[in-house]
Parts: sequence; C-alpha cells; structure tokens
Amino acid sequence: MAKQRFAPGADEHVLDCAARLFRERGFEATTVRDIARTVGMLPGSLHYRYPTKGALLLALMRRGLALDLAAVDAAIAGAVDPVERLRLALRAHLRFLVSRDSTSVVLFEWRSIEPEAHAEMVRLRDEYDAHWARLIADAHAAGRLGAHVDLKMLRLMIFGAANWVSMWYSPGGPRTSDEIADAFWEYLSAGVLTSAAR
Amino acid sequence: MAKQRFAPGADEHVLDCAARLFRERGFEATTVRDIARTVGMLPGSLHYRYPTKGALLLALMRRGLALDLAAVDAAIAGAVDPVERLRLALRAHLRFLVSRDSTSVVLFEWRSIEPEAHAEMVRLRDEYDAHWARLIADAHAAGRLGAHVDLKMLRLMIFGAANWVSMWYSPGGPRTSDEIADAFWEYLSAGVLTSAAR
Amino acid sequence: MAKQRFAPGADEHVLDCAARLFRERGFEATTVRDIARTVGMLPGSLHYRYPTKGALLLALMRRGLALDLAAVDAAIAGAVDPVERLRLALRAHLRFLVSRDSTSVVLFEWRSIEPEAHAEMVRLRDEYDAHWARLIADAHAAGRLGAHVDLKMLRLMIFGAANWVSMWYSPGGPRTSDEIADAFWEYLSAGVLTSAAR
Amino acid sequence: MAKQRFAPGADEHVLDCAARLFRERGFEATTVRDIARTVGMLPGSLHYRYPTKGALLLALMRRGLALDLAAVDAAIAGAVDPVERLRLALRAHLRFLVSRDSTSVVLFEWRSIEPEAHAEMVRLRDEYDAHWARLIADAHAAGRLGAHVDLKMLRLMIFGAANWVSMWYSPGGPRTSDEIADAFWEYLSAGVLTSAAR
DNA sequence: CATGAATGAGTGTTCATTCAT
DNA sequence: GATGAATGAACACTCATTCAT
Repeated sequence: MAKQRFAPGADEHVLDCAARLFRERGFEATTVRDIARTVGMLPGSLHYRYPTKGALLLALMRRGLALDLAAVDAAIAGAVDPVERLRLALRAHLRFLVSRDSTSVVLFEWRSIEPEAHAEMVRLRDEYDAHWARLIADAHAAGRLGAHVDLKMLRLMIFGAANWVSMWYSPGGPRTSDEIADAFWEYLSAGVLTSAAR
Repeated sequence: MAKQRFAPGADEHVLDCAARLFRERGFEATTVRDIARTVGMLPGSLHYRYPTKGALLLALMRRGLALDLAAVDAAIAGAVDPVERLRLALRAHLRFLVSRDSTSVVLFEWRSIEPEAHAEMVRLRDEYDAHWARLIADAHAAGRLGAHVDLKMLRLMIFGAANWVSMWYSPGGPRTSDEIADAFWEYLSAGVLTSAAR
Repeated sequence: MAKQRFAPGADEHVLDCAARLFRERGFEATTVRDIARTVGMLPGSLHYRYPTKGALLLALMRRGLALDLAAVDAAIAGAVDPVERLRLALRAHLRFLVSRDSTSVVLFEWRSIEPEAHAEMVRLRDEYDAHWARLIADAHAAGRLGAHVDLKMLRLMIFGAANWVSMWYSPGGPRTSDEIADAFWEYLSAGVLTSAAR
Repeated sequence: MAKQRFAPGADEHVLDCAARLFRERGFEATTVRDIARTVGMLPGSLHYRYPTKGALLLALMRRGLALDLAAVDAAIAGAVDPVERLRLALRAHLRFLVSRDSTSVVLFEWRSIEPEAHAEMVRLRDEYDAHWARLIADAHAAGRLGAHVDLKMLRLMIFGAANWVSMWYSPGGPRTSDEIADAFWEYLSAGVLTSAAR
C-alpha cells in the first residue's frame, strides 16, 4: 500500500529501462542520469525507489533470476519425461534470454555487484544452478544420459552455449530462439561429430 | 641497474597487467592509475606508451586475437584429419583462454571499444571467426559432420560453450582446460542425450 | 538563510568573477577551481551552470558585447547631432571598458574561443563593429568628417586607442574614463600635430 | 665561442618560431612540444638553450623590445624635424609590428611573465615608453603640438591606435603598414572631426 | 513524494620538466 | 650537446549522491 503514487508497474518500468541500458552500455558506463532520463524521471527522484545505482542492479538481478526460473518452471510444468523437460527448459531459457535484457545483465555484470551483496547473489545463483542441476540429474537418474557423463560439465557446457547466444542473437535474425535451442539440442542428442577412431 | 630503463618486453608487461585488471574489474571500472600502479609506473608514464586508456584496450585486443590464433595454428599444425584438427583447436583455444587474460577481455569488453576502432575490431574478429568456420567446414567437407548440420550454429555452440569456461574456470580447479575440452568434445561426438522419441 | 540557494543574479556573479580572473590571468591560466573558489562554489557546482570553461567564456562574451552595446545606445539616445553622438558613444564605451572586465575579455581572449563557437562570435562582433561604423558613417554623411577620410581606418584608430586604455587604466589613476575619452576626442577634433610641411 | 654546434642564427630561429606560436595561440596554449616540433628539435633539447618555457618568453620579449627600438632609431636617424621624426617612428613601429611576431607577444603576453622577471620587464618597457615620450616631448618643446596637450595621454592614444593594428592587420590586406601609419597621422594632424560648436 | 541545484571525490589526460644514456 | 622516456602535479570535467525546499 505504501508506494502508491507511482503507477503500478512503474518499478517494472524502471528496471526494464535500467536493464536495457546496462546491457547495451554496461553497468559502469551507464549513468544514473541516463536511466532517469530514459525512465522519464529526474535523477533525484530515482533515488527514492533505488537509493543507489548498485541497488538498482541488485533489484534487476533478483528479478531477472526469479523471472527466468519462473519461465522455465512454467515451460516444463506439463512434461513428465525428464529429457523432454530439459529440452523445454533450454527453449524457455533461451526465449527469456533473448526477449528480456535482465538475464544478460545477470550473466555479464557479475563483477559490478557491490561486495556486501555478493553473498546474496551467490546464493541466488546457486539456487538457479541447482535448478538446472536437478533437471540434468533427473535425466541421468532415468538412465537417459551416457553413463559416465560428468553432470556438472554437461550443465556448464549447455549453459555456456545457451548464454553465449545473448552475444550474437539479433531479433531480426534468421532463427528464432526456439530454433536455436533445437539445433543445440540436436547436436547434443545425436552427436554431431564422427571421431577419427570410429 | 637503478631506475631501470624500460626493459624490452615491457610493453608486454603493461598489456598483461592491463588485461588482468580489465578482466577482473572490467574496463570501465579499472582506472589508469590502477594499471600504472600494477605495472610499476606513474600515470603519466603509461600515457607515454599508450596515449589513452582506449588505445591500451585496443592494443590488448589486437595482441590477444593474434596470439590466440597463433596458438591454435601451432596446435593443429601437425594434424591432418579435419576432426582431429578441430579437437586440437578447441583444446588450444581453451588452454589459451584460461592461461591468458586477454582473450576474456576480447570476448567481454567489446562494448568498450571506441567507435573509431570498431570497424577494425570487427574485421579482426571476422577473421578470427573465419578461421574457426574453416576448420568446421573442412570437417564437414570430409563428411564427418551430420549431413544437415548448420555449420554456423555448430560453431556458435562450440564457441559459446568454450568461451563460457572463462566465467567459471579457476586455475586450482579439478579439471585442466584440456580435460574440459575433451569432455565437451565427447558430448558432441557421441551425443549425450537420448531423446524421448527414441 | 543557511547554505543559501542560488540567489537570482547569481549567474551574473559567476560571470563577473570569471571575467575578473580571465582579465587578470588570461583564460588559459585561469583554472575552473580558481573561478569556483572566487565565486564561492565548488568546481562541480560551477559545471552545473556552465558545462565547460569554454561555455563560461562564451556566456561572458555574449553578455559583455550586449551590455556594451546597450550602454552605448543608452548614452547616445538623447543626442541628435551625429558628432555629438559619436563623442558620447566613445565616452560610454570607455566607461564600460574600465568598469567591467568583460569587454577586456572580449577584446583579448578571442583566441580562446572554441572553433564551434567562432562563427557566432564573429557575427556578434561584426554587429558590434557595424554599430560603430554606422555612428561614423552618420557623421560623415552629415559632412562633419574630412571629405576623403577612410571611415574604416578612422574607426579602427578610435577603437584601438580606446581599447588600449584597458591595458594601462587603473581605477585610482589621475583621470576618469570620461576625461580620457574627452582628451582623445580633442586630439582628433582639433588636430594635435602641426606637420612640418605647414 | 661557446654555443657553436648549433648553427649561428639558430637561437633566432627558436625565438621566431616561439614568437609565431605564442602570437597565434597564446603563451599558455602553446606547448613546449609544439615549439620544439616547429623548430625541428626534441623537447629535451630545447631545454638546453632555454631552461624553461618562461625563459623563452623573456628572451623573446627582450629581443622584441630591443629590435623594435633599433628599428625606430634607424628610421628616424636621418630626420631632424621633431614632428617628422615622430611620423617616421610611427611608421617604423607599425612596420615592425606587422612584420614580426615578437612585438605582439610583448604587447599581449604581459600577464604570462613570471613574477621574478616582472621587475626587469617593467624596466625594459619603461625604457621603451621613455623613448616614445622623448620623441613627443621634443615635438612639444618645438612648439609643434597644441599648447595644453597632455603628452602622456597623446602617447597612449597613438600607441593604442598603433598597437591595435596587430589585432586586425592581415598581410594580404588593402593597406600597407606605412599607409595605415600615414592615415592615422593625418587624422591626428588635421583633426578629422568638426565639433558641433564650431 | 518529488525536485534539481549543489557537492566533492575521483576520472582520464596533459605537459613542463628531469635525467640517464 | 642531444635525446626521449619517464615523471607527477595539475588540469578540465564527470557523476553518484545528498538535501533544502
């Protein structure tokens, strides 16, 4: 009930604008004035909602992680097969990554988090990672991954390939995020490479 | 011996120090004074060699890309089989990535390049990408990749997985860069996932 | 009353202080810190009003030229006789020159104007010159100057003699600006020199 | 015999280059590197001849004042009539002013002289002024100026009109310095203005 | 709640000067 | 004499933050 002068959803707007700028220019290269101007506020007013620039980044990252997890959860809700759940999760993550700026900020502005908040962010990120680790572990438990696969290594590989998409994806490009996810999935499923030894 | 004149290789030292700081803190968050102190110079002296902070970044990136390419070339020089060449290239790239800071800077400070230098860096990076594209195309031409694999998508997937390593690798960790490369390689060769449809 | 908000007319104060320092030390030799200290502000606060040192100089010059013209116009408003008008204008210009620093800055810091503003300042100065040229042309049209006087040369001579006063005038000196103007006037009216040929 | 590696006249060259730059950009805005480059030396080498930038300015001014006086003396050497001598002096001064940069520097960089050298420069300038004062006093003593002319005021007027020429003169302009001197002279001799009262 | 003028520590950069060679 | 790499104090300017209104 407290924050009511501001239109509902206004905080969202602030975070969205900040996310866009942080992603485009980087946290350090974005000024509070830039954000305020983009939001349509004055620099002093922004400080009522987010006392410091760092607080904005934190709020952004918290929301980003939570929303990404929620999107993934929603996407896999109806599926039972653990490998299918993993596939849908990858699709959902990529869709979220390319449609929202906050995930990229979470991924690439890790360094800009102020020391006091580091512990919290590590915890949030661990939770996030654990979510994915669980999806992979389920597939493994169901005997659907190679027997001696290093689950953590596999997770980091998938995660890396997926996150890197935010570096080159462009909305007008030839492939949707779903198509990209499916291509990656295919290469991992079938095995793209034929080793010399075989 | 006192107040040593700049030793040969001193420029290397400057670039190495700058690379480390840029990687640890980011380009924007690193001050010229930080770099100078780390190198063991005074701010004014640094400017004598690199007129601006941006020039330092550019020199760093140019060297980083060139050395990475050279390392990859050296690693694959003896191999003939195109898939083996690709595997060795991946190993070499990862080895370089985790042992030198400059590649990470190239990958993650793209935004900090000043507009005037953008064209040059795009060209250098295109050359770099083309090198990898060629390795993959060779494997494809030899019939060693799945027939309808999207070569660009595969390249971006491998590249993403590999580059992401710089985000989580720590020198004292349980796996060497070669082991990481081999694990990734294995998942791509054999196909880790067993799809539901099968 | 404490920590007074900027009083109206504060910009005037800033310009006056800057003008004094620019006149005493020159534009280049005056630091922004000097100005801020003299005004009673901090360097950052000064930049809030004038984004750059050059902008301060421009504002100063614009105001200086406008005020000088206004002072001259006010002084000649009541007079009809064109020669009398010229005499009053000279008096007013000299009075302004010695009582305000900005005219001296306009005269002697021409070189410090940044290239982008050059055109505007040339225009303003041309207008200023045209004003004087008109006064002289009126006297000439009334047949009150020697028939074959070069009007431009006469203007530059009067202007030079007048402006040079800012180089040696000191407020506590034996003559007021009006007395100086009258002396110059007399030498030009009567002809001080008796040529050898006569 | 001491300074002989350097070609004779080299000091002249240094001073000429410095004078040109000081005049064009101002003393403060001219860097030692600018001067060194223009002269064709390296910054360190310039310091062998002139230990500081201020020393260069002083040398420049000393030479400038001496040469101007010498030029004036040479010009009036043959004339006896005191008014004619004054006319020739004005011509010579203007000729020197527009053909050499050093006089302008003497006139307009007064503020940049370092405090320790102030006394010397005041003395030199007083000598210079006295020279002109003498020329005028001679004309007065010969009864060739109006009886109650203020000699100092007249000197300052002539000097101001003359020195201001360096502000607007351009070598390709429609009038030579002699023509300008003669025009000024005429206006002072004949009296250009016809006062209303007459 | 909101404003925006004011703050001041800190930034990248400049440049007269020094000095080992 | 001459060099030019190195120095470091000083510069103009930035910008997250504060706070009286």
